[in-house]
Amino acid sequence: MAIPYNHHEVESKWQGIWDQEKAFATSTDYSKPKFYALVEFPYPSGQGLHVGHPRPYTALDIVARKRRMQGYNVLYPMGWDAFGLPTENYAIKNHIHPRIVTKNNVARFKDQLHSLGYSFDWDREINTTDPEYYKWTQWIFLKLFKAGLAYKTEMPINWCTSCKVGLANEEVVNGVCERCGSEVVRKVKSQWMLKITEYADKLLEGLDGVDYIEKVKVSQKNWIGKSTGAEVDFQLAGKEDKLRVYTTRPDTLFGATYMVISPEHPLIDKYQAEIKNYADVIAYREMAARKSDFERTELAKDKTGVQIDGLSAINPVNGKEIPIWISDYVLMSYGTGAIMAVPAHDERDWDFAKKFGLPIIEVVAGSPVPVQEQVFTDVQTGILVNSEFLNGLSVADAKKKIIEFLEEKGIGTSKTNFKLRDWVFSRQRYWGEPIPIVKCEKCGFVPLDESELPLELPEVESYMPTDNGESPLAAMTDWVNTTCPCCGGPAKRETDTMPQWAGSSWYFLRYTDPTNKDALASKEALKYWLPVDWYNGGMEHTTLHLLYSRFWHRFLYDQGVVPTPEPYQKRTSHGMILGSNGEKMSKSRGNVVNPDDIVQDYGADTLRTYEMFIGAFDLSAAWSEDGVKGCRRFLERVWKLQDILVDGDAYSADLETKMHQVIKKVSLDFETLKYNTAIAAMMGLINEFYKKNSITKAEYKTFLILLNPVAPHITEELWQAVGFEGRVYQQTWPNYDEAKTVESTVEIAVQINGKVKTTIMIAKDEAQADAIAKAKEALGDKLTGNIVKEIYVPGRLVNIVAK
RNA sequence: GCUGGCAUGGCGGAAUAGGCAGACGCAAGGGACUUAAAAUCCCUCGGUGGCAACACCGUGCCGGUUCAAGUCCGGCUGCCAGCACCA
Repeated sequence: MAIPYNHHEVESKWQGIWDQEKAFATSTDYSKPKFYALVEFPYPSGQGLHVGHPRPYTALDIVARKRRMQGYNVLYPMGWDAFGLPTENYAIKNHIHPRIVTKNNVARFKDQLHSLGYSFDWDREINTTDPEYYKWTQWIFLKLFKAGLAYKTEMPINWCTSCKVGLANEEVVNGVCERCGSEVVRKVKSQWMLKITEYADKLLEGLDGVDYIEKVKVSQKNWIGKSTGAEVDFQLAGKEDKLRVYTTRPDTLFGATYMVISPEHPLIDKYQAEIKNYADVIAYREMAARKSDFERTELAKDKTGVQIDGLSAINPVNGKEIPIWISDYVLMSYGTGAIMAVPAHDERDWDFAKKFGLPIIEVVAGSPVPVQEQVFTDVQTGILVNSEFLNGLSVADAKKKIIEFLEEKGIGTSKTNFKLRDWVFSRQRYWGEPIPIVKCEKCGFVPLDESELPLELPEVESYMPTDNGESPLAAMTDWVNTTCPCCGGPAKRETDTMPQWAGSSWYFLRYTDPTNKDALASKEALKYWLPVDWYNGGMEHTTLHLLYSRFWHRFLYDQGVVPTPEPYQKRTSHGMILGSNGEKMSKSRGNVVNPDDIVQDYGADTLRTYEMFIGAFDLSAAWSEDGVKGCRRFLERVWKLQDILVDGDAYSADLETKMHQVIKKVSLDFETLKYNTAIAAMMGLINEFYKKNSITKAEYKTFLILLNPVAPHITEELWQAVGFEGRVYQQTWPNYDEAKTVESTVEIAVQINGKVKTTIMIAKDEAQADAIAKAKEALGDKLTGNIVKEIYVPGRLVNIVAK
């Protein structure tokens, strides 16, 4: 009898051996086929590892381990995305330097990850807060600046009242701060911006060539929000100026019965003298400005507005004079900040027209309900009416024709717009990468010379952000006052720092060559390793990190720094692990599970197996301690296989088919995120061994190799315990023979009129006539009536249709 | 509202390409072992009826295609995620 399974001993023993043997070191032999597996590096928070972390890490660890056994040179790295607000807030509260906090948290995280037996190459560990790392983050920023893609501008930003920091649009969720949930208000500040909008088209097109799960592609497309339409100029009645609008429905131009400009539109100030109800208009503008984002989005349904008395516009195609309104349903930040309203064929315009009694003119026919009663927005079936030269055309044809017309007359032009906004890149915080720019009275914004990098964070007395919106660095006059790299005169350093997304926008490049002093990575390393073959991460990063890093990568490609236009060939996403009550784990709900406890009580192999068996990888799953026990039970049964081991260099005859089937299933399922069914197949196989009460050495070897990526410690121990040579991680992944995955004799269903009546055993390739004859014989006197049809699907069934 | 996805036992979930629905695991019930419990092992486990052989029903709802539908088509309902006054 085997000694009892002691996971403490087994796991610490093998973790030590792997470290000592450098079992998972990445080779720098670039002649071998490569595989780059990547998981999102964690933010080392004070709470330590969450049970959610091991789900993606184990999934790609499985793929990485399997690929190594298949002969690939695998890069599976890990590092720390360590700049960020929680660390800084903790530092403020406890008066400890963020560097110390980070160091402690990283040490804890690393211990925890180590205890889970991941095959990360720890020699390539990186940390975004290491000056040798952020030197290159700053270097990329300088490249962006020199390329005209980084600029500083006064603009209203999203200001979190609690964090006292500006946020990117992507960080504002339902009008509140993504991180702390506090109210977000608009505040005008001078901010560094990155022109991600210049890359909107490239980021959109790039999606065509990569293998991302559909929902990620869809989310990115929505976020980029490309729309095509036209800009059209409306002459202001009796004035010099024209009012330019953007529309996606230029075909409905004849139906424009009024116009709307956004409350911030400059036209209002310009014509202050002519606007008879100027006071009312200004009052409306101020009311709109006071609305928070929350009010503007959540309470959006009810339309409000004021007609501008004294200004009107001329519809350029029919010469009709139409009124101009001001309303906050038109945004200054999109298009031209002004629209032509076609209430018959736009839902918002329809609501507005109904509320204020404005005329509704049908220009696209085909609505089952009169447009006075219901808006008609269908662009597939509608036919143009009341539109002179467009009458009778489809919407698509009318769009083409009207744009030709507008361009010919010089009153309009086709135009593409994006929802994507430029990226607010400034944070008024200490614990981030300093922006390597100085401001000189004479020369303006001047980049530091590359030789000055890294520009290190100075030591400060206080990390407290200030209420006036200045970074804590602003108080460091010694550091702030410097000389201009350009003219040598007095200059001031930029005191804002970069957002957390900076360091994570290029970290996968650094892993390929993590200690390079001369470049962010060598050309050879980048050429060999890129693109990342498989990147897994959370859905919450789809419009943040994933989009930002694609932007930076594409920029670096255009600069000739990296060899591929896209960073990631394949992107998958894991579901969340919820508490046992099906709710998100949180301290306040009291449903948090600590992975350390599971490793202590059941072992890392059990935790890994459980998290892979819990359900479909991309769906959220509720934690179940009973489920953990079930997986532990499975590993106990694996452990006891050594008691029924018998000699035999081949698979036993009655299990040969099963063995080949399971090798095939596990091999395929590991590649397609179906870890739960791969494990189920191995459970099924082990049940077969126990039914027979024996397992041959050949079967044992194959089984341990198949299970090894999931449960690496126990399989190594069992391999060694029975005296096999070498290590499991050094073995070759087993092959299966397709021909041997099918039994020569199979049980097939025998149906009458599609209902199963009995089953028979026949050869897998039995001839049709013989199969049907055998089926009829098995049915005997159950078969009554006239046979209308006989269907035989080899290996599946016989169906007799009788009346 | 728009976009994408999902809906299967008491529970988590299987089911290639239209071909025996419920693999695998959990929970539950029964039994063996034990002074006893735990652990372990064996059996049962979608519903209804039946001593049983077996019959009928059953994959959110309504309809369709087919010899055959969880799977395909049309129409709903509910849930999840993302976006949301983007003209």
